[in-house]
Amino acid sequence: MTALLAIRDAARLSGLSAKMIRHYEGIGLILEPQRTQARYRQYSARDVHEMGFIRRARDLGFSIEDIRHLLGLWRDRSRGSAEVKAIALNTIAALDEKAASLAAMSRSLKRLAATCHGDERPDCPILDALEGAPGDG
Amino acid sequence: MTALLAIRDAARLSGLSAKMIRHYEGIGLILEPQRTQARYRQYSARDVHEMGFIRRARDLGFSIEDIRHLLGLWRDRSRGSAEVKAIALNTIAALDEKAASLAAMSRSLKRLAATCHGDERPDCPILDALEGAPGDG
DNA sequence: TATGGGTCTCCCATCATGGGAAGGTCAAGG
DNA sequence: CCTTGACCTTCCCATGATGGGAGACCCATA
Repeated sequence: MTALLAIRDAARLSGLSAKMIRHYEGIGLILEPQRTQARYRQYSARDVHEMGFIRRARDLGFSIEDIRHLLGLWRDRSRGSAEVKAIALNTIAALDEKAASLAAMSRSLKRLAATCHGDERPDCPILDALEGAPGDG
Repeated sequence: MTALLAIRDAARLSGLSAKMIRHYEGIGLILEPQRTQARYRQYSARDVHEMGFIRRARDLGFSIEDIRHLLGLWRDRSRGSAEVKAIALNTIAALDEKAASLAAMSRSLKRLAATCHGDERPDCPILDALEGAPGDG
């Protein structure tokens, strides 16, 4: 039971790509698995479980270093939840900051696009703004 | 007047870094400038103007390829504004999509963090979710 | 002329991910 | 037994924007 899985099956079950699994192993995020005599990687259900953890963490926007940290906390049954929550709050702040930055760019661009007639005439407030026109910066 | 500028001064005036200026030249975004006999790059006010265009476009979230395209349109006095506006609208859509994705991650994480007491107790809904608990996906 | 600072090119690193080449392995079928 | 096709291995390169640094060169000023 719980036969060992080839990398392709571990990838399919965890939602990571085989490329990513090898990469995460290379940077020490995933432990080196057993190998067959032909050096094929073999993963246990536990390994795949850990890969799922990593994928979900990535989906939530955690950085690799945060995930490294979270994995350590996950394995440590005696840790308090304070540190985990602190990492999550940090990540939330980083995500919000990035989202706000993108939204600000989008807003500026929308303002410019709204006043650009977008036809065959050459005058264009978008290019004017890029040119450095002192208009509505 | 309008003496030629060394790369450092072009960088200062345009808001790009000297590294970036060389890089943009390497990828063909910026034309190769004049050189002194010692092969030092020398930029005209016009060159710096173009660098400013590039920096502002980047600040607005345009991709390098979009900027390449916009520069061509900018130089072409006879082009209509339709194409420029189309590029802008595309970029707006891409920015909004990225921002929405980050915001969604942030929202999920906030929901999890809200129910994590964040103290010395080990139970933690954040880790539970990463573990793959079938709770609130 | 010596010194400090600017510049040159080239290489490497980030971050996450994919593509691809060259070669080894394995299972199934002829 | 051998071929075929699918899979695996490692290694290198690319993205996109940017920085860091090495080693060599140039120039102005004290």
